[in-house]
Amino acid sequence: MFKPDFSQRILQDLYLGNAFEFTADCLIGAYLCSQVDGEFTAGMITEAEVYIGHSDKACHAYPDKLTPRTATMFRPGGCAYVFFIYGMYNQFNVVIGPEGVANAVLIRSLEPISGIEIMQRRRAKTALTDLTTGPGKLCQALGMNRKEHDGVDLSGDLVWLSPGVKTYPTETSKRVGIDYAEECRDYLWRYTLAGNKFISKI
DNA sequence: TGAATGATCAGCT
DNA sequence: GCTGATCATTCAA
Repeated sequence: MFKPDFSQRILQDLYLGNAFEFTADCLIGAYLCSQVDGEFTAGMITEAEVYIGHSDKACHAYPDKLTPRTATMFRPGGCAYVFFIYGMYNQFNVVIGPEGVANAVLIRSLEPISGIEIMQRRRAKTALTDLTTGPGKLCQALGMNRKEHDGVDLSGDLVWLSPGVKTYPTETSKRVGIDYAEECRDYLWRYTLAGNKFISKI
């Protein structure tokens, strides 16, 4: 698969003053690829959410809170922030923005593209719509976890991004599972690919 | 609807 | 250093 330095482009967007909404939008329809234990898997990103460390109460790093867990988010954009939650699940984020700014895009859903048999084995599921439609699921399907993948450079050859050809517009909605975030819960920072069935929730 | 399950971290000593 | 509430979820029912 074509592999340009897409992560650097994400960084550039920020330095050029493009809003984080734009960065999240350009991830929709892009490809997320992984090569774990010599096995290649890839999916098209269909759903993503923005988290902003400085001002967003739903973000782990709010308010600019640097802890061992959130340290990865403060790194320069273009690397992975993978964390472990609920005692069993990993979640994958793309770190965006310059160093010292804790912004990230949580990847919530993919459409499986390549390595589907590998995903089925890792997930112990066969239905295509049950492989990568959820942040915990897609980490399992792509073989990603905090221990091995937190902080990895997304222009490397372990986990990386490739631009896609977007054929449908992006829709926005409220983010999922952040009821505690007070006024921030209503921000329309969830981005989905219109008309795509590989979405975690309606 | 609720149980599973463990890392995380604020708030304490 | 210890404690316990909390959690960007999933699955079985």
